[in-house]
Amino acid sequence: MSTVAKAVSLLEVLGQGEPERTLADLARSADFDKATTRRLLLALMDQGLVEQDGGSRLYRLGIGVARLALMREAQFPFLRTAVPLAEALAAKTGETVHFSEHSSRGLISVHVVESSKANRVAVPIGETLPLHATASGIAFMAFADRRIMEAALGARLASYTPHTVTNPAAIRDLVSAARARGYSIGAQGYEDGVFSVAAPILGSRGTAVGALAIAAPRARIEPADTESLGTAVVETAFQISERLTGRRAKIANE
Amino acid sequence: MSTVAKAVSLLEVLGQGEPERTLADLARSADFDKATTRRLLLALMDQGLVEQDGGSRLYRLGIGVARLALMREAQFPFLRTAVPLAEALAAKTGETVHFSEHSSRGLISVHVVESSKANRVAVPIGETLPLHATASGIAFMAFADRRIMEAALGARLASYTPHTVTNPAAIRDLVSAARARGYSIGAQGYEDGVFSVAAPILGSRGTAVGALAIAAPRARIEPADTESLGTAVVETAFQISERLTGRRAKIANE
DNA sequence: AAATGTCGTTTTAAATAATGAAACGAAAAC
DNA sequence: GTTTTCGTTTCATTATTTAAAACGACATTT
Repeated sequence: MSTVAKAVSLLEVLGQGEPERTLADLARSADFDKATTRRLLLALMDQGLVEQDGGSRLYRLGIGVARLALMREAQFPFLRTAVPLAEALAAKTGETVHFSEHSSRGLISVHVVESSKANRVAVPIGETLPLHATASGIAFMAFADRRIMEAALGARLASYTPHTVTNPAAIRDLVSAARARGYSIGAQGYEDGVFSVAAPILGSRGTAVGALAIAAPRARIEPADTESLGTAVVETAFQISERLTGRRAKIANE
Repeated sequence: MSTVAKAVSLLEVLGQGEPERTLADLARSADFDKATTRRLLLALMDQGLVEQDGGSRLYRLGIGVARLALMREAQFPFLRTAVPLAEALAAKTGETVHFSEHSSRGLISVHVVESSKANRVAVPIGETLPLHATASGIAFMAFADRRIMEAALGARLASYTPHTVTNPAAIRDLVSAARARGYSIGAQGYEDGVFSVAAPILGSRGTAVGALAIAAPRARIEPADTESLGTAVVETAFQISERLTGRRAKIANE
């Protein structure tokens, strides 16, 4: 494990759980030696990515991480672009809307707009979404570089609910259908009782960089709703893609 | 230079300049060997802090930095708390409002609400504000741990405009006056033609963790305005402090 | 067409940084 | 009053990091 990987792991540990943690606690959580953890924390503090409360000696994520995120947003305005459009979609449909971005860690959910209804679907941010078991994942694979799907289907496919599809051939069918339709349909493959539709967010080369999804409690959705929700999610996802790339979204032909 | 420091420097380099950069370009900017730069980038990519455009091989900051920032905001809602209040202050006064947070890198400006007027003061985010030459810095020192002021005055004090005060004794007077008054007054010490007032944002131990400032073109400000702007900035800064700590803001007596 | 420059990438021995066990006093818990 | 846990420092061992060199693949220039 490289030193860089260790340092970032430590940041992730800091980001989880309690807002402020002790050195010994962090060392235990990250499974590093106490001295190593301390050295990493000092280095990260020096860079402003970690802060320490002067009196209590507790550590927390520093303003530096916000600074990096602000710099990224200035260069690649993913959140600034997508959030207002996602909010509009949530208002229009009345359901929870969330979007994700693909990275080497997989498809990461980066923002959620929760439905105002009492019975709503909660989606944690920062979570890695399994490509084969979520509407977002299927929509993403349908419009991403083909190698991503091949890699995903080559690995062991975990089952999350009794409804999860784990047969590679069946997943290929779902992906093909999503590509033909423009959006994917997720029926309780990841969480029981959750129905969702998702559409790809396209990057400048016409391949998917993420996905936009609407998630609703199964009980509230009539079969007839699927198409209207699907159309709505595709429309908003295209708007996000257009604003992101500065030009008309165009699907790459694989 | 530790490996962690190098990796973070690379992130900072990535955050500056063009949104997407080549390996050779980054190696030059960061002044690392090409092979070293590549290894660091690969490690950072693995952690999602850096992304690479599949086709063009260009690098950019990854979604991981946004993820860390979201985790920090969930634990320590600095931006979520301060932004709406800063916006209200900007609306009320009609001038640019910005706030900063202190870290080991100094006082970093983290958000700016620009005045709607044509003639307005622009403040870049992510910038390190010199403690001795800005209203924010003076207000911060007046209510921070005394050692911070001593450290700042011990270093060489740069001059940014003909009006910059660089005499340590004179700066001590400014700080004392700010502490007595509750807010500091900056008169073109950092940028020519810019007048500003600032008040501290207090943390849970009653010492300053940052500063809130109003910045306006010199020409627009009458001497009589100073007090009303000062009172307004103090009021909003106290509100931010209260919401941040969850209790009534209380100034630590040094 | 040939030559030159730049790109990303891989390899290597040498240099350097990271590691973790041990020990410390201080503080906290028992 | 005792024991545990805390943060911190030290240091020989170990592992990683480093940077020069060489590579083929492109682009650009001659």
